[in-house]
Amino acid sequence: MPTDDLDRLNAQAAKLLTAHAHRFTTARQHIVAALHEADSPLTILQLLDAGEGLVQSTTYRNLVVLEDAGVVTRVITPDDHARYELDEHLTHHHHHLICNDCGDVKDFELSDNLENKLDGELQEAGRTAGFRIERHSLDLFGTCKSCS
Amino acid sequence: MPTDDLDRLNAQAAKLLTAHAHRFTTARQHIVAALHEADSPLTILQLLDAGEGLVQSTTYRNLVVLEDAGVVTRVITPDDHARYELDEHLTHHHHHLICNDCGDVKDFELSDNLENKLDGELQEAGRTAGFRIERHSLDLFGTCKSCS
DNA sequence: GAGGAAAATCAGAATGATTCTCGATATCGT
DNA sequence: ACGATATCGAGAATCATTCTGATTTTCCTC
Repeated sequence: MPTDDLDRLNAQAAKLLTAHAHRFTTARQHIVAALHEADSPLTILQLLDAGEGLVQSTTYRNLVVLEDAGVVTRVITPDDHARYELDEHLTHHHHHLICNDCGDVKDFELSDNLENKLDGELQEAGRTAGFRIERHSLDLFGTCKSCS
Repeated sequence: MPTDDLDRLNAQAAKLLTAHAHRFTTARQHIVAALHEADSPLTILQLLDAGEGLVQSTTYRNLVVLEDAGVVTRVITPDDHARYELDEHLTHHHHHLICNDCGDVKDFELSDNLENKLDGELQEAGRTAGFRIERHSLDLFGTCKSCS
């Protein structure tokens, strides 16, 4: 996680927020920085701990703004704590490994070849069902090393 | 959704519950019947409406029991209403199309060929990350016909 | 670089899906 | 039929998330 990356992220985030008539305040910068340092999606609590001077109510609101602007993405997991990560447009397409026991989330990627095949069939499935597809999510559930 | 199916489901559900030291009460039968009739995952509210004489607090508790026994599965969606469907062991492996607007969920399947290739890579990804994989979920997000 | 308008912040209150409590009821094995 | 245990129902409690209202910061214009 080199600093260059954070600079690039900040520039992209600022651009996205501006395009949506929002400001890239220091609180929002701290959120982006914390998500960047973490190598996996964070719960609100983890984010509040990791980020500098983050206040709960403001952070909830800022995450809504950041998600709306396309800077962050809410990751859906079975436990009832929302998790957030930087949007794939700012990082790269990936999937999640979710531990059934501790709830922890790790990233992984498919081979380009399989990912392409998958995309083709998914578009087809969407067409058949009358859906306009925006994205897909592929998650693995199991038990992580430390929980087994 | 022929009646034969429901008979088979009831037999399987009874077996699973018994194996877990639970009873297949009429309330639980009504839940299974309602989920069987619906062709997609139901929210608690939809389930209470669809099922015969279902009480909220009892239904929540019964869904936990049924999930523990492997009769039903909780479907994870972005909106904050839990959804449930019959477990894949009692039906068949499938995936979900989720509407970003109305939250509705539809089922679809991949070709066996692709599903097998996918399984292979996913096992591999789990091994690499030190996860023991139990299942995967593949969901499509987009806009359904009635919302576009 | 001062003034004003709009956006953002903070602390605490409100919301709402889900879970828990507890007394009453139904079910199983003997 | 009897006792032990599972289940039920109604309402209270929990807790992540959202909202509120007053205050502060930021940006734009002159």
